[in-house]
This record gives sequence, C-alpha cells and structure tokens, in this order.
Amino acid sequence: METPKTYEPQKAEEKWYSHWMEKGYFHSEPDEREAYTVVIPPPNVTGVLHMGHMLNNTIQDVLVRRARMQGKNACWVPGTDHASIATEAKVVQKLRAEGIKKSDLTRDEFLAHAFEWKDKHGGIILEQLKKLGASCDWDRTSFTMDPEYSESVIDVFIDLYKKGRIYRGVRMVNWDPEALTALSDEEVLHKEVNSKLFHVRYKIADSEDQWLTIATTRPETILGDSAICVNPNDVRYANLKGKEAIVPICNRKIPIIFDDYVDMEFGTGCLKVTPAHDTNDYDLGKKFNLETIDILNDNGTLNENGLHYEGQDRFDARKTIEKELDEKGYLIKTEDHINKVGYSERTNAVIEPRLSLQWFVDMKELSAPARDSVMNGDIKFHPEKFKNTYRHWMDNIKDWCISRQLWWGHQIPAWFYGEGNENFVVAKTEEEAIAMACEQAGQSFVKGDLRQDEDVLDTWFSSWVWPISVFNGLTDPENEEIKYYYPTNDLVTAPEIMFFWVARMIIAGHEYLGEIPFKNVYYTGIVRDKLGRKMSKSLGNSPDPIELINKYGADGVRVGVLISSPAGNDLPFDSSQCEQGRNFTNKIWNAHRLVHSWEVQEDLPQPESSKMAIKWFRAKFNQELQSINNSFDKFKISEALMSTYKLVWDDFCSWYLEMIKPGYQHPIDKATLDATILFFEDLLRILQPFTPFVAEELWHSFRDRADGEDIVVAQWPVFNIGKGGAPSETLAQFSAAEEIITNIRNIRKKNNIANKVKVELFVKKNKELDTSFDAVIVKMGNLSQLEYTTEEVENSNSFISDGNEYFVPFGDAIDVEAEKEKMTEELEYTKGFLTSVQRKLQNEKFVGSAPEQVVAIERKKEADALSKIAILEDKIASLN
RNA sequence: GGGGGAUUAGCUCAGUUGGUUUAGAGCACCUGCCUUACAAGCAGGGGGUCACUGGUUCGAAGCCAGUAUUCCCCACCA
Repeated sequence: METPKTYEPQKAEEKWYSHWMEKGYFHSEPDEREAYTVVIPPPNVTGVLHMGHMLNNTIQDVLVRRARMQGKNACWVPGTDHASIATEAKVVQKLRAEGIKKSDLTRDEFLAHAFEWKDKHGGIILEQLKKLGASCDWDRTSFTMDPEYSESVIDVFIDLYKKGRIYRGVRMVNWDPEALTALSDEEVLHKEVNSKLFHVRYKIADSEDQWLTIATTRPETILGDSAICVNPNDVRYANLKGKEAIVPICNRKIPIIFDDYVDMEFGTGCLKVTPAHDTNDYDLGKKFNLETIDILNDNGTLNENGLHYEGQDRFDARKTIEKELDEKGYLIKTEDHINKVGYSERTNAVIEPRLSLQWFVDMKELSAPARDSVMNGDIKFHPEKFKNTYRHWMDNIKDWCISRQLWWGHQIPAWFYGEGNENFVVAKTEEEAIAMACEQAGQSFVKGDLRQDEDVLDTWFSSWVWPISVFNGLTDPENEEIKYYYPTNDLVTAPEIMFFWVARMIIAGHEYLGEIPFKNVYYTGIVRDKLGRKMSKSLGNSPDPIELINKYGADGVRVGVLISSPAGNDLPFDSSQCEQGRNFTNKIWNAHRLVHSWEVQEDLPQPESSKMAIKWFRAKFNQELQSINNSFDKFKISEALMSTYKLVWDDFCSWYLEMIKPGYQHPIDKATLDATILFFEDLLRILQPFTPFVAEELWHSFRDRADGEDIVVAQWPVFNIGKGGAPSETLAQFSAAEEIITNIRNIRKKNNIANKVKVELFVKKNKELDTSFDAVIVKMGNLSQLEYTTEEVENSNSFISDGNEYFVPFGDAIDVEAEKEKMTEELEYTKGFLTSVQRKLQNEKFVGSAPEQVVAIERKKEADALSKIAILEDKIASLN
C-alpha cells in the first residue's frame, strides 16, 4: 500500500491516545524512582477549553512527557475547581431561563440543581485536554468539592480559627450587588470611566444665606452624608469651624469637620462624608465618631434611608436626584470627569463599598515564610521578573476576606446559637458544635438549635491547598503519596493569579507541611489575537481549540502555540502558527517516507560521502541535544522547540538526508541505512514531548516493537558523541564544506545552470585546507569533478572561501563586468572590515589591556582580510 | 500617585559575567525551480545607526544617568 504524501493526524491521535491509556503510561504510583509531580491549575468545572488553557496545558505536557522519558516517575494530577461565584452564576442563570428563581429554592434544592449541572457540564474540559494529548494521570482526577477535599478545606478553616488567624469583623468590603456577595480585593477590577463631577451646595446651618459647595461623583449618596470635611489648612473654610451644614433634600444637620485627608486642590476642597458608602469616608467616620447611614439594599437599590427614592436602582436614583437637586437650586454645575470605578471580575457589576460582617484571614504573619521562600530562591519564578511583583504584594499584604454570600461552595463551619449572630462556635460537625456550644454558653442545646453560617468560603480558600489535598495531605498527613509526591516540581500558570493562587499555595504549604509546594513556577502570557487584543468570548476572537486540532492535528497545534511564547511573554496567536506546526509534522512524515522507500543492498560499500555525513550528523545531534537540554533546564520551552525544529528540518532533512540519499531507484548500503534509522529514532525521542502522536506513529514504523516499547516511555537521548573524533572539528570542517556548496549553488542560480547538470570545480590552494568533506561537496554540488590546481582557471565563475580560490568553469564567456563588480564590492567590504580591525590593533591600550586571546583573534582577522584583499586585487587586475 | 518590566529585521523573539568578522533565528517578503520524500516543498536572496541623548571603557545591543514610547502590578483621591 502506498504511504500517503501527507501526514493524517486523526487516525494516529485516536489510536495512540487510547493505546497509552490502555497501557496505563500516565498512571503513577509511588516507587523507588525520583518523583516528578505537576498539579494542573484546575479549570472551572463548567469551563470549556480556550486558547489560554491550550497554551498552559501544552507546556505542562511537554515538561511531564520529557520528565517521563528521563526515567522519572512522572505524575500530572488533573482536576477541576468548583469556582463558586462563576458556577453559581451559571446555575442561577440556567434556572432563571426555566422560570425558577433562586430565592424560591431552599439551599439543598439549589445545591441539587448545581450538582446536576456539574455532572452534566463538569469535566467537558478534561475530555478536551485528552484531544490535545495531555498525559495526565486521569485516575487521580480531583475536584475541589470532593468529600475528602472538602473535609480538608473545613479542617484548615477550623485550624486557622483555633490559631487565631481567622476572625469575624465588620469591614468595608467590595459588594457585588448582582451576585449579592462580598468579593476579595483581588476580584475587583478597576477601570477608568468617564463620569460626571457634580457640584452641589449645602446651606450652612443657622445662617441667612451662607453656602458651601462640595464635589461628588455620586450624588445619590448625599442622603447618607454624615459630615462635610475640609482641610484644616484651607483658609477658605477656616470660618466654618464649629458650624454645621444642612444636607439638601433630607434637610439633616451634619457637622463640618477638619482633616488633612482632604485634598485642597480637588474639586471645591469640600468633601462630603458618607461613611456607609466609601472606604475613606468610613475611616473618617470612625475617627470623628460619625453616624453611619446606609442608604442601599444589598441589590443596589435604595432603602428607606433613601426617602422617596426608596426602591430605585442606584444608577436611576443618581439621575433623578440630579434633577431634583437642579430644580431646587442645589446643583451649581456638573463637569466631565474621569475616575476609576471597581467592577466585579465575575459579574461585571459596579462594586459597592459596603459595610458588612465577614470572615477574614489575618495574613501578616502567615505570609512571612512564603515571601522568603521566593525571595531566597527556594522557589524559582520563570521569568524571574515576577519576583518583584510578588515581593511588593507580600510586603503590603492585607487581610483576606474569605466569606461569600453564596450557596455553591464549602459552607463555613461556624454555628450560631441564641439570638442574633453574636454567639457562635466553630466545629466540623453539628454534634461537635452542640457540645461546644453547651459548654461555651452553659446551657443545653439539641440538634436543630444551632444555625450554621449561611456563607461559603472563597473558592481560593479551597484551591490554596490543591497541591496538598490532591494527595490527601491534610486528612491523612502520614500517607505515602503526600510524602512521595510533595513538594511538587513545576507549576505552570498565569501571572494574573499570582496573588489569588500561587502566593496562597505557598503560604498554605508552609503552614501545613512546613515546606514549599513546588520548586518552579512558570508564568505563561496572555493569548492575544493578531491585533493584540486579549482573546475573549465577548470579542469572539478566540478560535475554538478543538476545531484547530481537527484542522491542523494536535501536534500541529501544540507546535503552533509553543513556537513563539517565551515564559512570561504574551502569545500573539494566529492560526498560521498552527499551519507552521502542521507543516512541520508533515515534514517529519515525509522524511520517514523517504527513508522507507530505500532498498538495502547488503554488499554495497558505504560511500565516503555517507560516512562523512554520519560523522557530521552525530556531532551535530549531540551539540543540539546539549543546547535543547540547556533550554529545558532554563524553562525556555519555545527555544527548545525551535532548536528541535531546526535540527529536524534543516540539519537532518535538508542536509543529512540529501547527503546520503541514493540516486533514484538505487539501493542504499546497510551501514548508512542503519545509522540513519538510529538518528531518526533519536530525533523522534526529542520530538515526543512536542509532537507525541506523530512521534509514536513513526517510532513503530522502523521496527517491530515489543509490548511496552512505546516512545512515550522510551529514554530521552543521552549526550554521547561516540566514535569519530572531536565533534567541534567535524562541525567546523562541515561548515567550511557547506559554504563551498552554497557558493556553487549560487553560481548555478546566477548562470541558470540546471541542478541536474554536473559542473566542475577547481580549487586553487593558497593555504592548507581540509579535504575530508570533499566527497560531500562533490555530491551536494553535483560535481563531475573536484580538482586541485595551482593556476587560475580562465572563463570561470569564482569565489573565495577561507583564503582559497574556487573556480567553476563555464563554457560560454562569462560576464566580465558583472564578475568585476561583484569582486569590487567584496573588496570594498573587506577593506572596511580590515580598517576596523586595524584601528583596534593600532590602539596600544587595546593591545595592552584586552585578553591575549581577544588580541590573537583580531590578529587572525587582520591576516585573513589582508590575504583576501590580495587575492581579490589580483583577480580584478587579471580581468582587465 | 507608587513600583516593576520592556524597546534589537515587516512580525515574534535569541543574544550567557562587556571582546569569534561590520548583530542571529523562525515566520513573512523577493527570485528561480512541479529536481520521483515533502509545492504543507526545494534552492538562492534582500532586509537592522540594537528607541534617543550623554557618560564609563582600549572596546557597549549589553554597564550608568537622563529622555521618549509602551506594557504590567499596586493604591481610597471625592
């Protein structure tokens, strides 16, 4: 059967992925080998694969597959995150579409719907990862709400509470009026928006007609004002000391206070203070003991303090109150103003600073070891620049608001008793809670008397123990797995979640295992489209990864996303990169087609050119292997890929295979074919992490493999120069030959000499030269002969290489003028070059202070240039 | 407002502690080829004052200072 001309990925991908699964190659159990562990950044359970996942998981897979080949016990733990806000929002939306309101359901009913949703949509993303070739240990798939995982999250809460690290307090929090929950600072995105600055005048109490004017962006909060504040140094307002102002519309009297928090330059220099609706105002309120008047309901509508605006949405109220202020003569003017407004990362609702009772983690002391372990290099960041960002955050760390007013998640294990929410105990179960409450309150409670806190924990409060809890390191701390797999090796994630997740995992690692959770953190960039825009669903500029895989093959897409994405840099993605990847897999495929087309003839002697080609490629392969290993060690994955790409395409296909290729329908000798297959197999090994499917497919094409002899578990090549002399010498000799061949090809092209027409080459030896690759030059240059002479050859195209002159005679008269021009150009260049070299050498300070070796190099450059100039001048003269 | 990066070919990036030709790669581009592995290919080629201005040095893409442009992070400016 004829081998197809192009590689067809679909069949190979299905065949080999299921084969790998059947053989259990991705499954890991602790053993005597060195462990190599990666935990996946768990995607949202209801998520679908996007290009960001694609990049992130391809990198992880490359690392894991290479480690597996290096003989390590590779374990890549997959799983999903319950993603409380995002998932709950989706479930609420789905129910709403069915006409069910969340408020009509009990908590248990809602959770039943949520789990149903999770069972239906959860894990789609994991199936998609298999299409990519991800070599995860699927038997270990975890979910942050698995029973044992949940238990560990609750244990951590209880433990931190007992240690006094968790407290409950009234704070200004970021309130999401759409999701009806508090958010952590990290979940709020600040955007610049065009808004208006309203200048509103307040009458001074007990005055005839004395007014002061404040500037505000939120006139609706006037109803919650409890003071006017001015800077004590502001002479304009010095006369207001001890006075009061009257709030428009509600006509309340409020004090005028003085604090240097107020910027005299901004607006009118008068600040209205609304402690319930602004963080700074809240602080001022505490300082001056002001009344706190909350005018908003939790859904962003005004409450009874909003008087006749009660029930209106805050943004509607802003417009209507503007009208009323204007009609009543309070509004002096409005001006355009740009300010920053916080938006919910999840719902995109405008965040409302709101006072509420929440749970917090005291981060100061907890985070100290985590700061140090990154700064001292125990944990390495790639690229290193992110250390700065990390340090800055850790130095200014604030307490972490961990309660969320949601149902989907881990319910806070606090149990209230008695009236109100003042008295509570923290316990794992209701039984324990009852016992504790009885003791604490000195009265007896029975089942049902206690009310568990309604709130759930922030999602990140569960994911910060991910590297521990996937191995049950908290619920069963002495188990064999946690001891074997932890600390994990490499974490691959996005810089956006450095604080949400990376920093907190490090904190939890120190707190609970006394150890770092991973040794390296590789930060990927953002995937952008051609125009530099972030890929997003709303812009519709993100290609569907699965469609890309169908079109270009998984290997092609893997190469496409890796080819230009150094750590920490954004990836400007275009599907043409996948095309490049696909072309690459096709190139490999066709190389295999060529090798398989050759018939062996046992008694055929090995040509000299093949012998030299093998010697060269062995040296080349080892040189590149070193450089690839080096790139991997530095986490320069795209560099490792590029070296591999060039080694395969340029060195192996374009040079090596052409050098050993027998004539059409001619047989090949056995020694050459055997060596070639070994080379091919070595190339497949280094390709395996990048293009696992085509590598496996071809791995089996060269010989019958015993059960278990698959490339996924083959050995990574070891640096081994073998026989054949010093590699650097061979490489240098080859590049000299390469230069000569390129020159010959150039002459062919300029003179329109067809490739199949043989030409002669004469060499005028001006100095010693190595002839070991002459057979290769003859073959690659398609020469009828290569001869050494002492004379110039008339009527030739000529070139100079390493001080020796080369002539390719050409029957018809050559274009003398063109030759002359070419040589004159070269002469000018060489002279310029010589001048720059001589300038250095004539400088006594250079000769005196530069290292000897550097000076010697310059001297050689000078000598070479001089001899070349002599030759060129000679040639030009002879042409005249 | 504070902090951290970045700036090298049309695009994306390398360039190890300053010294191997007058700076490299991939893609793109130009020219010529359907040469029986591959046109998803082959061969050849063009293209850069290393953002700018000074400084240090025998020597600077690299070190220092300033300027410009740009990205990111943090922060409560109404």
